[in-house]
Amino acid sequence: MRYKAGIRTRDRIIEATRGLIAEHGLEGTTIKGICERAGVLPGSFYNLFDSKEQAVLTVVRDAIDAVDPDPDHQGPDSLTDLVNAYIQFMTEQSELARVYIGIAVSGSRSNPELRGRVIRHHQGRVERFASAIGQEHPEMSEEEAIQRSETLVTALNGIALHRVLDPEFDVATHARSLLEDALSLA
Amino acid sequence: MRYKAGIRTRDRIIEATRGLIAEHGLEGTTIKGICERAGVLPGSFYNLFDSKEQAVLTVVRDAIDAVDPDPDHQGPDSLTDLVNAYIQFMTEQSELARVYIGIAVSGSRSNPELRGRVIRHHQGRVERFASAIGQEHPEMSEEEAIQRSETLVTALNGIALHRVLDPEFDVATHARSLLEDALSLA
DNA sequence: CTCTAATTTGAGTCAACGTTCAATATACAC
DNA sequence: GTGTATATTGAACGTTGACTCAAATTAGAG
Repeated sequence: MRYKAGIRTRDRIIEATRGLIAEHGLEGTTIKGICERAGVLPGSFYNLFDSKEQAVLTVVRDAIDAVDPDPDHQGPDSLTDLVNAYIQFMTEQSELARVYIGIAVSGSRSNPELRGRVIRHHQGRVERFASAIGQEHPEMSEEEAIQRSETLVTALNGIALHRVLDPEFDVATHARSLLEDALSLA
Repeated sequence: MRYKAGIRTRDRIIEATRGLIAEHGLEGTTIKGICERAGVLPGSFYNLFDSKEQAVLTVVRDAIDAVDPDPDHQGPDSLTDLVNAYIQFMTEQSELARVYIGIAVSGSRSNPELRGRVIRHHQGRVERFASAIGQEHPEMSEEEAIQRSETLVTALNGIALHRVLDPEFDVATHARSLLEDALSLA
């Protein structure tokens, strides 16, 4: 059904698409640009993808998946684990992190599909963080845990957002600072 | 030099541009869209603006200016004042807040002028917050105050970012939560 | 080796973008 | 009221975007 050459080309296209979205954002990413970077002509792109959107969605899916570690793991993560995982994501997969933040803002305004995806993913994250908070503060009401989780998750996204502007930004220190503040309450 | 009619038209164009950037982002804002919304034809737009970029920059300038209250005021604001001002900005000027966040991400990637503007503004904000933190914690080193300020400012931007996705998001509660956590340390 | 399906080519389509301009209409200083 | 600077019109331009397709090439199962 698919030759090796096609699979390799597909990989190069995805890679090029990811790089361009990270560098120039969604709207700054063109078929021409993708094809040049991947060493491919438009016809070849459309032999493997139905549309630009399909390639973009593939990259976005990867980015969203990369945010959360160990998705099957139903067991209890500690809040520290979750924050450390996000730090790792931002620093070690900075290309996907840029994609993730870029999509959250620009993508979700034009594309309802993306918007839904981002919002659903955020809700899942908030629940996971809330569950960790609940474990560490059993006396806390579930409602308050969710509230605090929302604050922490959005604040962490703020850090990721700033890193898009300033690649030197010290993500780890600031994320841990937020974590400490969040932990150090009764 | 300029008739009343021209000034009114200019205002309508700026208003239309602001609304479109808030709704559809920078790249989703077209001359055609602006002109339709403002009840104007392209020729009229270009009688008053040299380019689309000029109109956009005007709106962005407004958005950036609106983030910080009372810019001349050299006196000491408390941290609570600063956070409340940002809450007010996000809730009462939500259109400009959307512009501000949208620019920070998508605009600054394509347009170096915008990028510089956003980064400079951010630095100014961090210094202002750091000065407030310093006043409330005289024992704290300046370095640490700046560090904490950076954390708080980016975290607040994270809240603004999430509001772009979910207009119902309770900005005030979460911002105050961050403030409390930031205040409640030695 | 052969035959077919997958891949690649690259010119070409169409729509939308920002922008221009000569013509026409309107405002307002004198 | 007249004259001139300003405002508005709307068709047109060149460019670039996503996407198509028939023809040529290549991969690899039998």
